[in-house]
Amino acid sequence: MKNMTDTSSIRVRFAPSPTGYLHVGGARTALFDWLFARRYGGAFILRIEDTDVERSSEEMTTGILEALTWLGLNWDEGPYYQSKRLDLYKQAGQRLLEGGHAYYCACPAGGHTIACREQASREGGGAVRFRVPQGTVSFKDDVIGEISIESDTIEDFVLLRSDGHPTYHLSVVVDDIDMRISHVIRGTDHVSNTPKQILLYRALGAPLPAFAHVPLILGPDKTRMSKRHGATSVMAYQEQGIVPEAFRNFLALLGWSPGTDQEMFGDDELIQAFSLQGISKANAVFNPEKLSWFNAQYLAKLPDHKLIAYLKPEFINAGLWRDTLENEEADRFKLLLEALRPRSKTLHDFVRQSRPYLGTTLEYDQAAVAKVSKEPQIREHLHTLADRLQSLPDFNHQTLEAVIRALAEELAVKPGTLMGGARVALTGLSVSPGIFEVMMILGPETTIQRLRTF
RNA sequence: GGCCCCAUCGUCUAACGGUUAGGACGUGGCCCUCUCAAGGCCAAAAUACGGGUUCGAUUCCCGUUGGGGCUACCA
Repeated sequence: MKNMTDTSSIRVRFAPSPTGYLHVGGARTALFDWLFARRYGGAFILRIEDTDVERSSEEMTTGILEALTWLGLNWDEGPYYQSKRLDLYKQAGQRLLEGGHAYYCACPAGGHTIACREQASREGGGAVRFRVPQGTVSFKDDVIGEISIESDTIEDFVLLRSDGHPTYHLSVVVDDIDMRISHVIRGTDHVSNTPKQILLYRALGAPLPAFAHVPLILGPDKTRMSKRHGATSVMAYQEQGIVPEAFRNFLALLGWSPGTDQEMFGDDELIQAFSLQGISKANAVFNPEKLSWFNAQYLAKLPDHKLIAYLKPEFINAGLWRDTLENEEADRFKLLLEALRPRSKTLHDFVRQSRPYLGTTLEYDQAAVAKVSKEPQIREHLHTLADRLQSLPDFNHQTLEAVIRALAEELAVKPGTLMGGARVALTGLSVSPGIFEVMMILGPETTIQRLRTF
């Protein structure tokens, strides 16, 4: 076994196949790879496994890169493309052939029998198969523990297809050796593949890396995540208004635990806390409600400039953006954001709730108007309120509250009645942030004007 | 079917032979309160089952059941 105490030799890779978009399971694996590399000062390498020309596409590769970037998982090397390294695999296949570890097989696809080994040749056509040796293959997985299997349960698998393209097992092993990968961290769907690959390492005379297989992420119905579960693509979460910080924090805690009760993790904290020992052996069910909670937590705490950066495209999309929001109107815009933070679970919630404050015209919810109109003199009262505000020298929370409470007492109505009326007059709705916040967001001019015209 | 792996509240998980089995999401209640949220407090909620080993099992071993993965000239 190689000595892994020298952390400068830590090299991990994320090796997606561009036959689909980056799904949550892949993202979580990538996150663990990245975390492990960062934790030990190693290298995080990105490799695109596009040896299946039929099913791979460039758009998918682009999408995967985009998703990793969105998640903030920056790579140190790559992306390497297996489709550009075909010679390497052929050479390895040739070496295996020459060493007697492999043979040509002309059986029709799917029709291979062990008898084929007998006529095995080092030349000729067809696919190249690995000659699986007798014996027990065992290895220590860093998360699962000791695993062993009899090699006679493994078929002589294909190394090189008839067309000369390598299959997965050959290309991973060749690349992991060539790229000096020290730790293979990947999904548990690969544990059954590991013995085959170990046999290949041996046949190629290369030292073994450490293996760590992380459990799968299941959909809410406890079956494997798939399109049926709706949003399984990482980018679908961006579209839903999820912020990458939240998604990453949520993902980190799916199948991994720091061993403490801490749940909110900043980047550096997460890197420091991460270890293979904390990875669970059992599959985890994806819990959308918890993701939503994480998102709300982050939306509440994100620094203004980051929040605004995420929000800007959304506002532009909704036709609510104007550059003054970052300049002349910056103060009241930030006031609006503060008011909306605890009321938003997604980025869309900000936009949806911003209309009454950023829109030029106000739409009244008729039910809200009707409810407030039960107080017969509410309009007169609100007009009086407008007059009082007109002469208010200082427009802040304290002075506004003082004016409203004093007026309510004077008019012999409950303060809530006045506030409720003002809410509808100012926002058109029966729900909003605190009424004084609303007034400050709107500013004296708009506040007074809307009260008067109600 | 064969082989491999897994199993604590509904969900994510803590416990690494001795705890009233802890935390979080969600759920219910209360508080706060100008509405809605957020926030605070409280509550209900789990060791799959059966055998061992042990003074003592969530924890170690075996079996059962359940779940997942692999079994392609996919990755």
